[in-house]
Amino acid sequence: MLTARRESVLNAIVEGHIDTVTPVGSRHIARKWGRTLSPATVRSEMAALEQEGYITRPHTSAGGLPTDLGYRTYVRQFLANPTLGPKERSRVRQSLVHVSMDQEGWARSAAEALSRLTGSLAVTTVPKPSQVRLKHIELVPVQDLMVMTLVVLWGAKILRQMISLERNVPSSELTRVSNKLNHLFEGVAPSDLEDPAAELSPLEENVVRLVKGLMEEEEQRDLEDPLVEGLQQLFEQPELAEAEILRDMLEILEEKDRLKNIMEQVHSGPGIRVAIGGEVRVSRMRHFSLIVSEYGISDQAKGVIGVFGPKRMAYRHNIPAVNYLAHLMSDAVQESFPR
Amino acid sequence: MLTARRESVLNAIVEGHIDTVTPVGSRHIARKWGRTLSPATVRSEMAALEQEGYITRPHTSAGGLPTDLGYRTYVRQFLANPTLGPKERSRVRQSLVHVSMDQEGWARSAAEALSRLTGSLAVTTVPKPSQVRLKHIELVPVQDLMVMTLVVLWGAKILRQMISLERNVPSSELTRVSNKLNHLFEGVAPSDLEDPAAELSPLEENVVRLVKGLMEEEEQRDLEDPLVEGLQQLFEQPELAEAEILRDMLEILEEKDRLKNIMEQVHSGPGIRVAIGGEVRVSRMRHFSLIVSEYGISDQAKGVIGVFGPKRMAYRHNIPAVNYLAHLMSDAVQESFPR
DNA sequence: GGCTGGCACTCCAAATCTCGGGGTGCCAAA
DNA sequence: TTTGGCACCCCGAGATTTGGAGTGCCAGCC
Repeated sequence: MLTARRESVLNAIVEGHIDTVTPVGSRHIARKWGRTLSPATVRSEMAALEQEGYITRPHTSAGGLPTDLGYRTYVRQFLANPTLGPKERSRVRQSLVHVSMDQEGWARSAAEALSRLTGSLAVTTVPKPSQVRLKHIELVPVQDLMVMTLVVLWGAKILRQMISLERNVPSSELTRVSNKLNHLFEGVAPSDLEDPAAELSPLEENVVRLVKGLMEEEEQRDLEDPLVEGLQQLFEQPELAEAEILRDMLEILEEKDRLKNIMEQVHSGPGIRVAIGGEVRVSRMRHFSLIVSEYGISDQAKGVIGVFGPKRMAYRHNIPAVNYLAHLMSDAVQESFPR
Repeated sequence: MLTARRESVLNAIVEGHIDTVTPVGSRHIARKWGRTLSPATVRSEMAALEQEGYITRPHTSAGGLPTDLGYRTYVRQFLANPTLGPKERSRVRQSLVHVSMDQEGWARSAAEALSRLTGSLAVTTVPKPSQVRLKHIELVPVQDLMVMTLVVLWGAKILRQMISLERNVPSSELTRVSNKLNHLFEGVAPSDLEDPAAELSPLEENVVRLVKGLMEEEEQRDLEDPLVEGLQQLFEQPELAEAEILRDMLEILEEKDRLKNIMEQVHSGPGIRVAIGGEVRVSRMRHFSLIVSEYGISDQAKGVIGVFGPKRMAYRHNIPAVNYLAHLMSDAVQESFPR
């Protein structure tokens, strides 16, 4: 049973470990509290905490280290009301100058700000509209028999793909085709992309099929690919002296799909989420934590922003930071999407 | 003076070091040659090599390690006639299936092949046409007062930028504008992008100025941003157990600009180039080497492909590999650019 | 009953020491 | 010019020591 005092001991252990990296012993805790409790008492509480699975010890007669469960209960208290201090808020707002940027530049600058603010690695995805709708098709001749199909979707997302033709098609014909298709299909979802009423030439059919394929693919994807900012910062972390751990980290970050996969597992709906070490079923995450929050407007467009770092990260500070930036991003999405 | 025998000793030292990682001693060399020379003799040659700066010793009474100069003279012999074995050639050709890929997919698959072939990290840039010419402009309304300008250049490179308008412009007007501009300026270089004869509306002027800016920026750049493939492979290398060195590597690779900068320093013209450790004035490269070759057709389009790894890499094998892939890429460029 | 001081005991991490092997340099002889 | 021989160097891997931080438990005190 987690009494109030026992929980303070747990808090002290987690925070102690966060700033000393080493296991933390009963005496440290007692001293921090200025003699209100003796080490021996703390020790018995620690024994209980170990018993109940909140901490482990690297070996008999060593201080305590938080387990994933320990971190989890520690973190819980910050999830309730994550507000960032006012000076930090204004610092962030200042560094976020998105003059005439596209969404990517935007997401990137938010990630930069978050990374600076937390001294850790930040990760974002560009907001992705929940509806995949056609804005515009353009066929650009690139060389004989090769045409680039450009597809612009709602939200300014661009898809492209080469087509090779069997016969030479004059460029005037291509503009005619794209005009026609734009006219027919503007604003349409991929499922409505074939209109049996419309009479289509073989070339036109071809293009429509391609566009449909691309759009369906886009529809599958839940998030855009994540942008990563501030890798440097993590190198300072002492846990990464362990080559093993460093490698795990790089393997997570290198393969965008892996990272995205993890983010998708963690995020699942609005609000701020934390995944601590082994809580997510990916062995390489064992030593790391991820704080993420969805941002945007549901049914309109959403993305994700977060912080990635060693389990031993400054949750107390990082959770509000992520939360604040998620809100800023939501505001920005609000402004930029037609209501 | 580098006599023939002394050079063989140097070769043996370099290769010995490449596959044992440790300093190599006189006895090893003598044994490898099956008693044609005694260790003592080899030792005197080694003394000379050290004297002349081809090798160093980590401490008195230790084997020899090649210096940058040592590697350089070792490498020289492979630059003359770098041909890859026939089975490897066919293996590469098989793994290079670029069915209907765009240039990026292409460059990526070449990098993958190279990475697999060399068991090392491969880096490429997408071919960049030497002339920046306008292929097509498209204005896509994204929301009220926001328009995305899409610019397609020769070689299917796409640039884009948001414009914000002062007044609401109907989409028919936007198509009219883009049609007009395409008509006026198709195939034009950025310097010819203002035609005083043409009467342009303020909006049109605005767009032209933007496009010109983008194209000029594009013109400045010598290479496209490098793609990196096979980071994993490098982790096997024993030198990266050193946290220090690993970090240098990551800092080079993380910042695309840094890597690009190094590649630009090294490549400088057609043919295959090798930069060994400190030869390039970037301190983080101290422990690494880079083999690069330009590919493509000069005055038409060119890119760069190469291998990055620890100084202690298999030059004998990697140089021909890079060379072969550069040739394949050149062929591909040849085919794909209209003559 | 909960808290505390004290004591014996454990374990790790850093410092020191030892020792064997691989290596050199030099010399005298072939 | 090459070679065998010899004395010597130096690193790296264990083995050993030692000090400190920490625990568990117990008996006494509030």
